[in-house]
Amino acid sequence: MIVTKKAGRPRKFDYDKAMVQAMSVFWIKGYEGASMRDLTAAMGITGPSLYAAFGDKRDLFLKTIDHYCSADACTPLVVLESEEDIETALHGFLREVIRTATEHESGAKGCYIASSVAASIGQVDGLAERVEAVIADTEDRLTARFQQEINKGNLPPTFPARRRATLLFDMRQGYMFRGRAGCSSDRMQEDLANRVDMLLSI
Amino acid sequence: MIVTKKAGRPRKFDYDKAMVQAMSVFWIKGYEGASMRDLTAAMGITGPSLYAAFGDKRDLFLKTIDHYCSADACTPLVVLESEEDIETALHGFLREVIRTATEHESGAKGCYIASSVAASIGQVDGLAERVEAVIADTEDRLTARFQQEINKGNLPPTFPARRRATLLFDMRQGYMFRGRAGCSSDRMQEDLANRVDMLLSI
DNA sequence: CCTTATATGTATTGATTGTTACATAAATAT
DNA sequence: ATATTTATGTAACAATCAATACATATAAGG
Repeated sequence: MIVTKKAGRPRKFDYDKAMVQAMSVFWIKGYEGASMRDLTAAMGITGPSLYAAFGDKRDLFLKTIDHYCSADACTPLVVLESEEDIETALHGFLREVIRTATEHESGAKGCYIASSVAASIGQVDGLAERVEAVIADTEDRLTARFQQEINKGNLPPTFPARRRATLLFDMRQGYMFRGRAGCSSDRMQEDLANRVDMLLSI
Repeated sequence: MIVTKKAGRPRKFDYDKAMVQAMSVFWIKGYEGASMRDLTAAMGITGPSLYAAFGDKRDLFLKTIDHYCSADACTPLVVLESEEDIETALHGFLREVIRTATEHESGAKGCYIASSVAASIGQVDGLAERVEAVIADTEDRLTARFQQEINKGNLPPTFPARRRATLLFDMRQGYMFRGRAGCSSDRMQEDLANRVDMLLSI
Protein backbone atom coordinates (compact mmCIF):
# COMPACT_ATOMS: atom_id res chain seq x y z
CA MET A 1 0.00 0.00 0.00
CA ILE A 2 1.42 3.32 -1.08
CA VAL A 3 1.01 6.16 1.37
CA THR A 4 0.79 9.27 -0.77
CA LYS A 5 1.28 12.25 1.47
CA LYS A 6 -1.33 14.86 0.83
CA ALA A 7 -0.67 18.56 0.74
CA GLY A 8 -2.07 20.80 3.45
CA ARG A 9 -1.97 20.79 7.20
CA PRO A 10 -2.22 17.26 8.60
CA ARG A 11 -5.11 16.46 10.90
CA LYS A 12 -4.25 16.14 14.57
CA PHE A 13 -6.77 13.40 15.43
CA ASP A 14 -7.19 9.76 14.47
CA TYR A 15 -10.02 9.45 11.96
CA ASP A 16 -11.13 5.94 12.91
CA LYS A 17 -10.85 6.47 16.65
CA ALA A 18 -12.93 9.63 16.40
CA MET A 19 -15.57 7.80 14.39
CA VAL A 20 -15.78 5.01 16.96
CA GLN A 21 -16.27 7.62 19.66
CA ALA A 22 -19.06 9.14 17.58
CA MET A 23 -20.65 5.72 17.22
CA SER A 24 -20.66 5.30 20.98
CA VAL A 25 -22.52 8.57 21.38
CA PHE A 26 -25.11 7.64 18.74
CA TRP A 27 -25.38 4.17 20.28
CA ILE A 28 -26.20 5.50 23.72
CA LYS A 29 -28.19 8.62 22.83
CA GLY A 30 -29.65 7.81 19.42
CA TYR A 31 -29.35 9.95 16.30
CA GLU A 32 -31.56 12.85 17.34
CA GLY A 33 -30.53 12.55 20.98
CA ALA A 34 -26.88 13.02 20.10
CA SER A 35 -26.08 16.70 19.67
CA MET A 36 -23.14 17.96 17.64
CA ARG A 37 -21.70 19.22 20.92
CA ASP A 38 -21.99 15.74 22.43
CA LEU A 39 -20.22 14.34 19.38
CA THR A 40 -17.39 16.83 19.16
CA ALA A 41 -16.77 16.53 22.91
CA ALA A 42 -16.53 12.73 22.72
CA MET A 43 -14.45 12.81 19.56
CA GLY A 44 -12.09 15.41 20.99
CA ILE A 45 -12.34 17.72 18.00
CA THR A 46 -14.08 20.95 17.08
CA GLY A 47 -17.15 21.39 14.94
CA PRO A 48 -15.41 22.56 11.76
CA SER A 49 -12.95 19.65 11.99
CA LEU A 50 -15.86 17.24 12.21
CA TYR A 51 -17.60 18.71 9.18
CA ALA A 52 -14.39 18.80 7.16
CA ALA A 53 -13.57 15.15 7.90
CA PHE A 54 -16.97 13.45 8.05
CA GLY A 55 -19.49 15.73 6.41
CA ASP A 56 -22.67 16.65 8.25
CA LYS A 57 -24.35 14.80 11.10
CA ARG A 58 -26.15 12.37 8.83
CA ASP A 59 -22.99 11.50 6.89
CA LEU A 60 -21.17 10.76 10.13
CA PHE A 61 -24.09 8.65 11.32
CA LEU A 62 -24.07 6.53 8.17
CA LYS A 63 -20.30 6.04 8.46
CA THR A 64 -20.67 4.72 12.01
CA ILE A 65 -23.34 2.29 10.83
CA ASP A 66 -21.09 0.88 8.13
CA HIS A 67 -18.29 0.57 10.64
CA TYR A 68 -20.48 -1.30 13.11
CA CYS A 69 -21.68 -3.73 10.47
CA SER A 70 -18.15 -4.57 9.35
CA ALA A 71 -16.65 -4.69 12.84
CA ASP A 72 -18.69 -5.09 16.03
CA ALA A 73 -21.65 -6.94 14.52
CA CYS A 74 -19.26 -9.25 12.76
CA THR A 75 -17.27 -10.81 15.60
CA PRO A 76 -19.90 -13.39 16.58
CA LEU A 77 -20.18 -14.41 12.91
CA VAL A 78 -16.44 -14.88 12.66
CA VAL A 79 -16.52 -17.21 15.64
CA LEU A 80 -19.38 -19.18 14.13
CA GLU A 81 -17.57 -19.56 10.82
CA SER A 82 -14.10 -20.30 12.15
CA GLU A 83 -15.07 -22.94 14.69
CA GLU A 84 -15.29 -26.38 13.13
CA ASP A 85 -17.52 -28.22 15.58
CA ILE A 86 -21.07 -26.93 15.15
CA GLU A 87 -21.97 -27.14 18.81
CA THR A 88 -18.86 -25.25 19.82
CA ALA A 89 -19.47 -22.77 17.03
CA LEU A 90 -23.04 -22.03 18.10
CA HIS A 91 -21.99 -21.78 21.71
CA GLY A 92 -19.24 -19.36 20.77
CA PHE A 93 -21.55 -17.31 18.56
CA LEU A 94 -24.13 -16.79 21.27
CA ARG A 95 -21.48 -16.19 23.93
CA GLU A 96 -20.01 -13.47 21.74
CA VAL A 97 -23.46 -12.01 21.13
CA ILE A 98 -24.10 -11.76 24.88
CA ARG A 99 -20.69 -10.20 25.39
CA THR A 100 -21.33 -7.59 22.71
CA ALA A 101 -24.77 -6.86 24.13
CA THR A 102 -23.57 -6.23 27.66
CA GLU A 103 -19.96 -5.16 27.89
CA HIS A 104 -19.18 -2.91 24.98
CA GLU A 105 -16.54 -0.29 25.70
CA SER A 106 -18.14 3.11 26.31
CA GLY A 107 -21.04 1.55 28.19
CA ALA A 108 -23.33 1.20 25.19
CA LYS A 109 -25.76 -1.70 25.52
CA GLY A 110 -27.53 -3.94 23.05
CA CYS A 111 -27.35 -3.93 19.27
CA TYR A 112 -26.48 -0.58 17.71
CA ILE A 113 -28.66 -1.31 14.69
CA ALA A 114 -31.68 -2.70 16.48
CA SER A 115 -31.77 -0.31 19.42
CA SER A 116 -30.42 2.99 18.12
CA VAL A 117 -30.35 3.04 14.34
CA ALA A 118 -33.76 1.44 13.87
CA ALA A 119 -35.41 4.21 15.86
CA SER A 120 -34.45 6.76 13.20
CA ILE A 121 -35.49 4.72 10.19
CA GLY A 122 -38.37 7.04 9.39
CA GLN A 123 -36.23 10.12 9.87
CA VAL A 124 -32.95 9.54 8.07
CA ASP A 125 -32.87 8.65 4.39
CA GLY A 126 -31.10 5.42 3.51
CA LEU A 127 -31.48 3.76 6.90
CA ALA A 128 -34.16 1.19 6.12
CA GLU A 129 -32.19 -0.11 3.13
CA ARG A 130 -29.04 -0.52 5.20
CA VAL A 131 -30.82 -2.26 8.04
CA GLU A 132 -32.61 -4.63 5.69
CA ALA A 133 -29.32 -5.34 3.92
CA VAL A 134 -27.43 -6.18 7.09
CA ILE A 135 -30.26 -8.49 8.17
CA ALA A 136 -30.11 -10.30 4.83
CA ASP A 137 -26.32 -10.53 4.85
CA THR A 138 -26.24 -11.89 8.37
CA GLU A 139 -28.90 -14.49 7.65
CA ASP A 140 -27.04 -15.54 4.51
CA ARG A 141 -23.87 -16.20 6.47
CA LEU A 142 -25.76 -18.05 9.19
CA THR A 143 -27.51 -20.13 6.55
CA ALA A 144 -24.23 -21.00 4.86
CA ARG A 145 -22.80 -22.27 8.13
CA PHE A 146 -25.81 -24.49 8.80
CA GLN A 147 -25.87 -25.72 5.21
CA GLN A 148 -22.23 -26.67 5.48
CA GLU A 149 -23.07 -28.79 8.52
CA ILE A 150 -26.06 -30.39 6.84
CA ASN A 151 -23.90 -31.29 3.85
CA LYS A 152 -21.42 -32.99 6.16
CA GLY A 153 -24.27 -35.03 7.56
CA ASN A 154 -23.88 -33.65 11.06
CA LEU A 155 -27.34 -32.09 11.14
CA PRO A 156 -30.67 -33.72 10.38
CA PRO A 157 -32.49 -32.24 7.38
CA THR A 158 -35.60 -31.85 9.51
CA PHE A 159 -35.47 -28.11 9.03
CA PRO A 160 -33.61 -26.46 6.14
CA ALA A 161 -30.58 -24.34 6.90
CA ARG A 162 -32.45 -21.11 6.22
CA ARG A 163 -34.98 -21.84 8.95
CA ARG A 164 -32.29 -22.59 11.47
CA ALA A 165 -30.49 -19.40 10.49
CA THR A 166 -33.60 -17.30 11.02
CA LEU A 167 -34.08 -18.92 14.39
CA LEU A 168 -30.52 -18.21 15.44
CA PHE A 169 -30.81 -14.65 14.20
CA ASP A 170 -33.89 -14.13 16.33
CA MET A 171 -32.09 -15.51 19.36
CA ARG A 172 -29.38 -12.97 18.68
CA GLN A 173 -31.93 -10.15 18.55
CA GLY A 174 -33.53 -11.39 21.75
CA TYR A 175 -30.26 -11.31 23.64
CA MET A 176 -29.44 -7.89 22.22
CA PHE A 177 -32.81 -6.51 23.28
CA ARG A 178 -32.45 -7.91 26.79
CA GLY A 179 -28.97 -6.48 27.02
CA ARG A 180 -30.28 -3.06 26.07
CA ALA A 181 -32.85 -3.30 28.83
CA GLY A 182 -30.11 -3.96 31.37
CA CYS A 183 -30.25 -7.74 31.65
CA SER A 184 -26.91 -9.01 32.97
CA SER A 185 -24.49 -11.20 31.06
CA ASP A 186 -24.62 -13.86 33.77
CA ARG A 187 -28.37 -14.13 33.64
CA MET A 188 -28.41 -14.48 29.88
CA GLN A 189 -25.68 -17.10 29.89
CA GLU A 190 -27.79 -19.33 32.10
CA ASP A 191 -29.83 -20.71 29.24
CA LEU A 192 -27.08 -20.53 26.64
CA ALA A 193 -26.38 -24.27 26.49
CA ASN A 194 -30.09 -24.87 26.28
CA ARG A 195 -30.46 -22.62 23.23
CA VAL A 196 -27.70 -24.54 21.50
CA ASP A 197 -29.53 -27.77 22.26
CA MET A 198 -32.66 -26.34 20.71
CA LEU A 199 -30.87 -25.36 17.53
CA LEU A 200 -29.38 -28.82 17.18
CA SER A 201 -32.33 -30.94 18.29
CA ILE A 202 -34.92 -29.67 15.86
CA MET B 1 -68.78 3.69 37.81
CA ILE B 2 -69.77 7.11 39.05
CA VAL B 3 -68.92 9.98 36.76
CA THR B 4 -68.24 12.86 39.10
CA LYS B 5 -68.28 16.01 37.05
CA LYS B 6 -65.38 18.21 37.83
CA ALA B 7 -65.58 21.94 38.17
CA GLY B 8 -63.91 24.13 35.61
CA ARG B 9 -64.01 24.41 31.86
CA PRO B 10 -64.25 20.97 30.23
CA ARG B 11 -61.50 19.97 27.80
CA LYS B 12 -62.41 19.98 24.14
CA PHE B 13 -60.30 16.99 23.08
CA ASP B 14 -60.38 13.27 23.82
CA TYR B 15 -57.64 12.43 26.29
CA ASP B 16 -57.02 8.87 25.13
CA LYS B 17 -57.22 9.64 21.43
CA ALA B 18 -54.72 12.46 21.83
CA MET B 19 -52.37 10.16 23.73
CA VAL B 20 -52.55 7.52 21.00
CA GLN B 21 -51.70 10.17 18.43
CA ALA B 22 -48.72 11.17 20.56
CA MET B 23 -47.63 7.53 20.74
CA SER B 24 -47.69 7.33 16.96
CA VAL B 25 -45.39 10.32 16.72
CA PHE B 26 -42.95 8.91 19.30
CA TRP B 27 -43.15 5.53 17.58
CA ILE B 28 -42.14 6.90 14.21
CA LYS B 29 -39.76 9.66 15.24
CA GLY B 30 -38.43 8.49 18.59
CA TYR B 31 -38.43 10.47 21.83
CA GLU B 32 -35.85 13.10 20.93
CA GLY B 33 -36.90 13.12 17.28
CA ALA B 34 -40.46 14.05 18.20
CA SER B 35 -40.76 17.78 18.79
CA MET B 36 -43.48 19.36 20.86
CA ARG B 37 -44.75 20.92 17.64
CA ASP B 38 -44.95 17.49 16.02
CA LEU B 39 -46.86 16.24 19.03
CA THR B 40 -49.32 19.10 19.40
CA ALA B 41 -49.99 19.07 15.65
CA ALA B 42 -50.75 15.33 15.64
CA MET B 43 -52.79 15.56 18.83
CA GLY B 44 -54.77 18.52 17.55
CA ILE B 45 -54.20 20.60 20.68
CA THR B 46 -52.03 23.51 21.74
CA GLY B 47 -48.90 23.41 23.87
CA PRO B 48 -50.45 24.64 27.13
CA SER B 49 -53.29 22.12 26.78
CA LEU B 50 -50.75 19.34 26.39
CA TYR B 51 -48.82 20.40 29.48
CA ALA B 52 -51.96 20.81 31.53
CA ALA B 53 -53.30 17.37 30.63
CA PHE B 54 -50.18 15.22 30.34
CA GLY B 55 -47.36 17.04 32.10
CA ASP B 56 -44.09 17.61 30.28
CA LYS B 57 -42.72 15.70 27.31
CA ARG B 58 -41.25 12.91 29.45
CA ASP B 59 -44.50 12.40 31.35
CA LEU B 60 -46.40 12.09 28.09
CA PHE B 61 -43.82 9.67 26.76
CA LEU B 62 -44.13 7.40 29.81
CA LYS B 63 -47.92 7.45 29.51
CA THR B 64 -47.73 6.29 25.89
CA ILE B 65 -45.44 3.45 26.92
CA ASP B 66 -47.86 2.24 29.56
CA HIS B 67 -50.67 2.45 27.05
CA TYR B 68 -48.77 0.42 24.48
CA CYS B 69 -47.94 -2.29 26.99
CA SER B 70 -51.53 -2.67 28.09
CA ALA B 71 -53.04 -2.40 24.61
CA ASP B 72 -51.08 -2.94 21.38
CA ALA B 73 -48.40 -5.25 22.78
CA CYS B 74 -51.10 -7.28 24.43
CA THR B 75 -53.28 -8.38 21.53
CA PRO B 76 -51.05 -11.27 20.41
CA LEU B 77 -50.93 -12.49 24.00
CA VAL B 78 -54.69 -12.44 24.25
CA VAL B 79 -54.93 -14.62 21.16
CA LEU B 80 -52.39 -17.04 22.56
CA GLU B 81 -54.24 -17.32 25.86
CA SER B 82 -57.77 -17.49 24.50
CA GLU B 83 -57.20 -20.12 21.83
CA GLU B 84 -57.47 -23.63 23.21
CA ASP B 85 -55.49 -25.65 20.67
CA ILE B 86 -51.80 -24.88 21.16
CA GLU B 87 -50.92 -25.04 17.48
CA THR B 88 -53.74 -22.69 16.58
CA ALA B 89 -52.78 -20.47 19.50
CA LEU B 90 -49.14 -20.18 18.45
CA HIS B 91 -50.13 -19.59 14.85
CA GLY B 92 -52.51 -16.87 15.92
CA PHE B 93 -49.96 -15.27 18.23
CA LEU B 94 -47.31 -14.98 15.53
CA ARG B 95 -49.83 -13.88 12.92
CA GLU B 96 -50.93 -11.10 15.25
CA VAL B 97 -47.30 -10.17 15.91
CA ILE B 98 -46.63 -9.82 12.19
CA ARG B 99 -49.78 -7.78 11.76
CA THR B 100 -48.79 -5.42 14.57
CA ALA B 101 -45.28 -5.11 13.17
CA THR B 102 -46.38 -4.14 9.69
CA GLU B 103 -49.79 -2.57 9.54
CA HIS B 104 -50.28 -0.40 12.55
CA GLU B 105 -52.51 2.59 11.97
CA SER B 106 -50.46 5.79 11.54
CA GLY B 107 -47.81 3.92 9.57
CA ALA B 108 -45.58 3.10 12.52
CA LYS B 109 -43.59 -0.08 12.03
CA GLY B 110 -42.16 -2.68 14.39
CA CYS B 111 -42.34 -2.81 18.16
CA TYR B 112 -42.73 0.54 19.89
CA ILE B 113 -40.69 -0.64 22.86
CA ALA B 114 -37.89 -2.37 20.99
CA SER B 115 -37.47 0.15 18.18
CA SER B 116 -38.34 3.52 19.65
CA VAL B 117 -38.42 3.38 23.42
CA ALA B 118 -35.26 1.29 23.80
CA ALA B 119 -33.23 3.91 21.94
CA SER B 120 -33.84 6.43 24.73
CA ILE B 121 -33.10 4.11 27.64
CA GLY B 122 -29.91 5.96 28.50
CA GLN B 123 -31.61 9.33 28.21
CA VAL B 124 -34.93 9.12 29.99
CA ASP B 125 -35.14 8.05 33.62
CA GLY B 126 -37.35 5.08 34.33
CA LEU B 127 -37.22 3.56 30.88
CA ALA B 128 -34.90 0.60 31.51
CA GLU B 129 -37.03 -0.55 34.43
CA ARG B 130 -40.20 -0.39 32.37
CA VAL B 131 -38.70 -2.24 29.44
CA GLU B 132 -37.27 -4.95 31.66
CA ALA B 133 -40.63 -5.26 33.41
CA VAL B 134 -42.61 -5.68 30.21
CA ILE B 135 -40.14 -8.31 29.00
CA ALA B 136 -40.53 -10.24 32.24
CA ASP B 137 -44.32 -9.93 32.23
CA THR B 138 -44.59 -11.09 28.65
CA GLU B 139 -42.33 -14.07 29.23
CA ASP B 140 -44.32 -15.00 32.30
CA ARG B 141 -47.54 -15.10 30.33
CA LEU B 142 -45.93 -17.08 27.52
CA THR B 143 -44.50 -19.51 30.05
CA ALA B 144 -47.88 -19.98 31.71
CA ARG B 145 -49.44 -20.88 28.38
CA PHE B 146 -46.79 -23.47 27.59
CA GLN B 147 -46.93 -24.88 31.12
CA GLN B 148 -50.66 -25.30 30.81
CA GLU B 149 -50.11 -27.33 27.66
CA ILE B 150 -47.38 -29.44 29.24
CA ASN B 151 -49.66 -30.15 32.18
CA LYS B 152 -52.34 -31.37 29.81
CA GLY B 153 -49.80 -33.73 28.30
CA ASN B 154 -49.98 -32.14 24.88
CA LEU B 155 -46.34 -31.08 24.87
CA PRO B 156 -43.28 -33.21 25.57
CA PRO B 157 -41.30 -32.12 28.62
CA THR B 158 -38.13 -32.07 26.49
CA PHE B 159 -37.74 -28.39 27.14
CA PRO B 160 -39.35 -26.64 30.12
CA ALA B 161 -42.06 -24.07 29.48
CA ARG B 162 -39.76 -21.17 30.33
CA ARG B 163 -37.34 -22.12 27.54
CA ARG B 164 -40.10 -22.35 24.99
CA ALA B 165 -41.43 -19.00 26.15
CA THR B 166 -38.05 -17.34 25.71
CA LEU B 167 -37.80 -18.83 22.26
CA LEU B 168 -41.23 -17.58 21.27
CA PHE B 169 -40.43 -14.17 22.68
CA ASP B 170 -37.30 -13.99 20.56
CA MET B 171 -39.28 -14.95 17.48
CA ARG B 172 -41.59 -12.08 18.29
CA GLN B 173 -38.68 -9.67 18.54
CA GLY B 174 -37.26 -10.96 15.29
CA TYR B 175 -40.48 -10.32 13.41
CA MET B 176 -40.79 -6.89 14.99
CA PHE B 177 -37.27 -5.96 14.01
CA ARG B 178 -37.80 -7.11 10.43
CA GLY B 179 -41.04 -5.19 10.27
CA ARG B 180 -39.27 -2.04 11.40
CA ALA B 181 -36.75 -2.51 8.62
CA GLY B 182 -39.56 -2.63 6.07
CA CYS B 183 -39.95 -6.39 5.58
CA SER B 184 -43.42 -7.10 4.24
CA SER B 185 -46.13 -9.01 6.03
CA ASP B 186 -46.39 -11.51 3.20
CA ARG B 187 -42.70 -12.35 3.29
CA MET B 188 -42.73 -12.89 7.03
CA GLN B 189 -45.81 -15.07 6.90
CA GLU B 190 -44.04 -17.47 4.56
CA ASP B 191 -42.22 -19.27 7.35
CA LEU B 192 -44.92 -18.83 9.96
CA ALA B 193 -46.13 -22.43 9.94
CA ASN B 194 -42.54 -23.57 10.10
CA ARG B 195 -41.88 -21.56 13.25
CA VAL B 196 -44.87 -23.13 14.91
CA ASP B 197 -43.52 -26.55 13.97
CA MET B 198 -40.23 -25.67 15.57
CA LEU B 199 -41.86 -24.59 18.81
CA LEU B 200 -43.84 -27.83 18.99
CA SER B 201 -41.20 -30.28 17.77
CA ILE B 202 -38.47 -29.52 20.27
C1' DC C 1 -74.89 36.66 41.01
C1' DC C 2 -70.33 35.72 42.61
C1' DT C 3 -66.55 32.70 43.59
C1' DT C 4 -63.70 28.97 42.41
C1' DA C 5 -61.65 25.80 39.27
C1' DT C 6 -60.07 24.12 35.02
C1' DA C 7 -59.16 24.62 29.89
C1' DT C 8 -57.88 27.40 25.89
C1' DG C 9 -55.28 30.60 22.60
C1' DT C 10 -51.70 33.85 21.78
C1' DA C 11 -47.38 35.15 22.23
C1' DT C 12 -42.96 34.68 24.03
C1' DT C 13 -39.21 32.96 26.94
C1' DG C 14 -34.08 31.59 27.36
C1' DA C 15 -31.59 27.69 25.86
C1' DT C 16 -29.94 24.65 22.52
C1' DT C 17 -29.98 22.93 17.83
C1' DG C 18 -27.03 21.99 13.39
C1' DT C 19 -24.10 24.55 10.60
C1' DT C 20 -20.83 27.97 8.85
C1' DA C 21 -17.61 32.59 8.19
C1' DC C 22 -13.46 33.92 9.08
C1' DA C 23 -8.71 34.25 10.28
C1' DT C 24 -4.77 31.43 11.42
C1' DA C 25 -1.58 27.39 11.33
C1' DA C 26 1.04 23.77 9.14
C1' DA C 27 2.02 20.76 5.62
C1' DT C 28 3.46 19.90 0.30
C1' DA C 29 4.40 21.63 -4.57
C1' DT C 30 6.79 24.61 -7.86
C1' DA D 1 10.70 31.69 -1.16
C1' DT D 2 6.20 31.74 -2.63
C1' DA D 3 1.96 29.60 -3.77
C1' DT D 4 -1.34 26.15 -2.84
C1' DT D 5 -3.83 23.12 0.00
C1' DT D 6 -5.85 21.36 4.00
C1' DA D 7 -6.81 21.56 9.10
C1' DT D 8 -7.75 24.20 13.30
C1' DG D 9 -9.96 27.44 16.74
C1' DT D 10 -13.07 31.16 17.81
C1' DA D 11 -17.19 33.06 17.33
C1' DA D 12 -21.42 33.45 15.59
C1' DC D 13 -25.55 32.34 12.66
C1' DA D 14 -30.70 31.63 12.00
C1' DA D 15 -33.78 28.15 13.37
C1' DT D 16 -35.82 25.29 16.47
C1' DC D 17 -36.19 23.35 21.02
C1' DA D 18 -39.12 22.50 25.45
C1' DA D 19 -41.66 25.09 28.45
C1' DT D 20 -44.60 29.24 30.35
C1' DA D 21 -47.07 33.99 31.47
C1' DC D 22 -50.96 35.93 30.73
C1' DA D 23 -55.55 37.02 29.61
C1' DT D 24 -59.80 34.84 28.27
C1' DA D 25 -63.47 31.33 28.25
C1' DT D 26 -66.54 27.92 30.32
C1' DA D 27 -67.97 24.83 33.62
C1' DA D 28 -69.72 23.67 38.86
C1' DG D 29 -70.56 25.17 43.84
C1' DG D 30 -72.34 28.55 46.98
